[in-house]
Formats: sequence, structure tokens, C-alpha cells
Amino acid sequence: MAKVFKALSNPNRLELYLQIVKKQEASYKTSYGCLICEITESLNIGAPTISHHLKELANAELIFTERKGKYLVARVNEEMVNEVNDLLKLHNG
Amino acid sequence: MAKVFKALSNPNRLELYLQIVKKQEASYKTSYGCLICEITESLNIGAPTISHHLKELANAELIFTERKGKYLVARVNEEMVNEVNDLLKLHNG
DNA sequence: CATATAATTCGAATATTGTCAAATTAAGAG
DNA sequence: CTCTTAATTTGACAATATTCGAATTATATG
Repeated sequence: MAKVFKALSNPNRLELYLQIVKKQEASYKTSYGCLICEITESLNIGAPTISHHLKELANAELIFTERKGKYLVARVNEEMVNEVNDLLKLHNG
Repeated sequence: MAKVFKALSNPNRLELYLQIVKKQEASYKTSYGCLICEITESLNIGAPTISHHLKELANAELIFTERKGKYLVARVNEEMVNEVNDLLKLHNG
């Protein structure tokens, strides 16, 4: 589970993750997920670094990625996000 | 906020945090918090490293620490934990 | 005071990370 | 086939992180 937190521990990578969430939620009716090339400009890192970070998010099972022709589509793994939330939940008053 | 995730990204530090949560919840009636010396044995790292990790958790504002005579007491910052939970919450179906 | 326990500081070694530039692959469009 | 855009791979480098041993400080107790 530390792997998930590590995946979110870098500011640029966290931003990348949050953009994916945002894009996916914005298109939840069609459930297209997030086209990576649509968010690359809003991040201040180069394409190789984005590719590298995406792999880390996927390796932590926070997202799934799938190639759609020329494009890469990312989707959030909601189960994993729920697991993280459960771990952090506090049980007292 | 990435700082919080970084604080939890190291396996030993995450374990340390979870032990603090557990100890605190176990004694929530008295709200003593967690005596650090009571959990050092269950972690497979030395005292200097624990001291260092505690500082990182405190720096990320995940915990508060307070000296009680010879001992150090740690308490979870519930507000911060709630903020993290809010950030990770998903808003679709 | 002398001793013991809890915790911190310091310095160093080793490992991991984040990032980029350059080259490469993947795939579609003309 | 050629060109363009999207993404990946490789190799490298600087910056950070993790951990420990040794020494030190803080505090309580006999």
C-alpha cells in the first residue's frame, strides 16, 4: 500500500493523477476515460517524464491504461482508491 | 498535499503511522495518544530512524508530537487525514 | 551524583528518484 | 511512401531519501 502513496508523493505525478480523475469525471457519461495528449500541455514536464509517471501510477494500480489507436487512454482504478480511503479512515470520536 | 503522500510512501514510515493510529484508537477513552517507546520494538528500524521518520510525519502535519517528561507522545492530526480523504474521494458512479 | 532509559543529532554510505535529450516506435493522414 | 503527432525507450545526471553507528542530550530514579 506504501506503493500507492509513493505514486502520489511527487507533485507532478499527483497533478497528473488528479487531471486524469478530473477528465474522467468530466466525461463519465461516455466513460471515455482520459486522453493523455489532452493533459500534457497543462503539466510542466516533458513527454518522457509523463510516460514514466504514468507507468508508476499504473504499477501502483491507481490507474489502468489502454491504447486507442494513436492515443493513450487512462482510467482510474476506483477499487484501489477505495482501499486507500479505507486505510486512512479513522475509527474514533 | 504531495508532502502528505510522501510521508506515507515509505513502508516503515507508513507502518509507524499506522501503529500510532492504532495505539491512539486503543486508548481513545483517555486520549493519551501514542507513547513512542511502546511501538519501537515492533518496527524493524533503529531509534535514530524512527526519530527521523516522526519528524517527517510531523512536518507533513499528519501527526503532532509532544514531550511528556522522558517520553514522546504522538497524536494523529485528524483534520489533515480528512483533507486527504476528501482529495481522494471520487465523484461519479 | 551515578546510572539507566528515551530520544535526538551528526555524519556518512548506499540506494532511489525525477528529469531531460536524443533516438525510436506506433499509428493515422495525405 | 512520406510526414506528422503520440508515446516510449534508453542512458545519463543531479538531487533526495533511507538507514545506521557513534556520540549526545533529556529526564527520571536509586
